[in-house]
Amino acid sequence: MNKNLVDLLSKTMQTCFDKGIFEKKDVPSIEVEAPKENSHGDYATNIAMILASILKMNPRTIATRIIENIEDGDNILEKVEIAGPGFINFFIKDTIWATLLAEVDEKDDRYGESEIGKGKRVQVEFVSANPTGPLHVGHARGAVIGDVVANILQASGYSVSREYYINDAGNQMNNLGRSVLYRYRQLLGEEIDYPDECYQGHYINNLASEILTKDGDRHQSEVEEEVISLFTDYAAGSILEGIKNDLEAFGVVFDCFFSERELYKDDGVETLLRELQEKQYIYREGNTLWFRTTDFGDEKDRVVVRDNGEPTYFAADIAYHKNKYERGFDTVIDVWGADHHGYVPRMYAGIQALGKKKEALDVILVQLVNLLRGGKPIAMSTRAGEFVTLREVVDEVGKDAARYNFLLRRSNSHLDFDLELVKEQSNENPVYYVQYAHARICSIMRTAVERGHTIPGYHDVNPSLLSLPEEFNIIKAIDRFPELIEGSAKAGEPHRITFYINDLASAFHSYYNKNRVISDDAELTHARLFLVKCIGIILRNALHLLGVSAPERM
RNA sequence: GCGCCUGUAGCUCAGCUGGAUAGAGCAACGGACUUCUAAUCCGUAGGUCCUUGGUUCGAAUCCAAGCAGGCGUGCCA
Repeated sequence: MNKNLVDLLSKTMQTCFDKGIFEKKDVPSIEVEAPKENSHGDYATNIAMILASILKMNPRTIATRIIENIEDGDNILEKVEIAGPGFINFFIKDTIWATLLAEVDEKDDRYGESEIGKGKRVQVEFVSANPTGPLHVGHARGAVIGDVVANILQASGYSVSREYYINDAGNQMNNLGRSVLYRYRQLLGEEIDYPDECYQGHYINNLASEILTKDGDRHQSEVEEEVISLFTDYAAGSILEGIKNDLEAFGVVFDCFFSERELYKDDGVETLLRELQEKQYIYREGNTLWFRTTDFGDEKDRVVVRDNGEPTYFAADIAYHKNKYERGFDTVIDVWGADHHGYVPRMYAGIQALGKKKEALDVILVQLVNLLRGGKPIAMSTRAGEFVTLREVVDEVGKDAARYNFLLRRSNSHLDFDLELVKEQSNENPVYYVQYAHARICSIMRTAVERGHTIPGYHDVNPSLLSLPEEFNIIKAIDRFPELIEGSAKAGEPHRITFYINDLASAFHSYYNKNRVISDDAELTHARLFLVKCIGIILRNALHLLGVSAPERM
């Protein structure tokens, strides 16, 4: 409906220009929104006030001219009013509302999808945790946000690829292998002073004993420098396997795992450095190579090759992003922990040096999670190996509750995640509120069928029987769903969906308590069954986008 | 020191990119189950949108300064 009105208004503006009522000027994009106040109509636009300064006319005069020239061909408008400083308020005919549901019925599980992406290729890179230990809760929020952003983009007509970048080339990997090796030797009875900088978690011991079972004691006598890579490879592979399993249990599946090592194997970093040098973004100080990121607004230049000749992580990361674009992605989205925010300007510098526009990269920063139990913070230390793993959380609270609760806030804001609350199956837990609405709708459908009704489609009902104000409001909300998904896709903000379905579920619960869906009046029953069915479709589609199940019974 | 983020009801947070009288959940109080699922609903109460200026028809939203909290500020990843 919103779009219809925008179209109507742009045609009207055209008419006004053609007739010479307004001097021809560039018109800013017309926006129509639903006012909070019912007396302000069903929809309103501020276009007259925007045009006031451009056309140098009184906004109320502009509004009057616009209204005079509206051609309501489809006959949807009850009345149009000018209010306040120059708002144009639209009142839609009551009979129009129910007709909007035809589209929901027709598109069914595809309702909410759009083509705004026009098939553009987008890559969403997220999680990308080092394979030096299992995923913990801190990774979980980024995992869900990345996954859902990808879902939303896919529904909006983008061609989406989900990618996990494996940092398996750095110093830390060597450290991992060493850690396992020392534990292995300890298991064989050697006295070893286990270094502080080695990984402390118990999973290291497990990996060590796995190797012991597999290979016996034959690595004990081998030279550390020679055998360490074997331990590294085994540990990284095994940990990565675990990470994949944990993610899958969390409902997150990647299209691609990209290894940093591959980048070096293909000389990706070398090639990149040459390119930057040719483009004169590099200067040398002794053995150190600096990238002049300040050319692109970074606050200081950054080292890409260290004094010892080794490229920095940053260099590899630019090469990695170059590789992404070479694989044909138009836009690349990076989901990072907010503690990496200082990294953002230099990454933008990196891609701009490659000749990409800033718009080709979008960084979504995810704030850290405050893990609580019963209101008390849970202390975590990755170094000391004391942390709550993603797997533990999913096992304890369930996939649905875990995911939903991570989507309850804007990514940018801090999130308290209280295991007791998230686990609780009560009104404190929003996920069940929404799921319950869906289950309830399914229950109504079952009862209706038991009583001999068939579940109606749009053409089986008399739309004019949906005439209550709360029914209009529900339809209005349903009608807004596709726009909501579009907005959510453009902004990369999945939380909008959780807020929306919470409102819709609330409207439904309220409606349910006030009105009977199934009654003696067969025609009315069918109309309401149809409305309720449409609500169910929205809830199901939305939950699906969030990767949360829509149960038929609870 | 510098940079980024945050500051909205007692608590946790929305606020659709500048719109009309700022919203929701929780907590508090009072009500509704012989009816299609009470994991629900209805009602009451709750505000210096951190402060001060600026931009304009109009600011929680934009700009500047300040205050408070978080994070960052490696030739670590």
